Amino acid sequence: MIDPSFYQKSDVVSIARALLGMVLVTRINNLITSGRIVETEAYSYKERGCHAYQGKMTARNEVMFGEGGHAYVYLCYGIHQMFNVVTNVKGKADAVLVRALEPLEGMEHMQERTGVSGIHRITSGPGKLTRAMGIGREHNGVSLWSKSISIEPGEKPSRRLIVASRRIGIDYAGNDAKLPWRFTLKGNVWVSK
DNA sequence: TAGAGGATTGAT
DNA sequence: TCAATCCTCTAC
Repeated sequence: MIDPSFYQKSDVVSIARALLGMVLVTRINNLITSGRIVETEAYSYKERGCHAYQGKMTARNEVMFGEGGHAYVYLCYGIHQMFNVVTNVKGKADAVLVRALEPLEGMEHMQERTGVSGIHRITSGPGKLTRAMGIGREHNGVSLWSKSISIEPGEKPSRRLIVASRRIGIDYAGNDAKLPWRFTLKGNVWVSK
């Protein structure tokens, strides 16, 4: 497992970058699935793209205010569940959205859950990877070293393979939407389009 | 308590 | 480009 102190640092952007290459594992309904993280986005309570902007706590984002190393799962557009890694210390609501995975184990379970046969399309997007991995809002607040969901060390990508770009779908955030806080692996076919 | 809108996706 | 779909948040 990853040491909890990894998640509890204050620089959420560095954590978003460091999560690339690590492995997300779920053990749900006795089915094991895992995938290498290839795309992330950082969110900080200091900027407008974040649900906890200016430290505003609501029923939905409450777990973001807990200590780093827990899962923040919420429903978007009434249809899709999004999986985030809570970072920083208690009271500082930062999080990293996991946007795409490269499947490692349990590909057959992912296909069963999603009905998607196109292999490169199963986990290439935040709403799709949660469905493939069996993650739902019932996992909101669980720790990332629990039985059902965990993050394990992986093959660390070389620094020159990491590409920074603008985050997706947060035009309402004004200038903060321009922050280069989305990280992908260069040329990786599993990244969302 | 009503109304608007969203850290997306897939089809047109 | 557009609808699906429902929870969350804000304003009244």
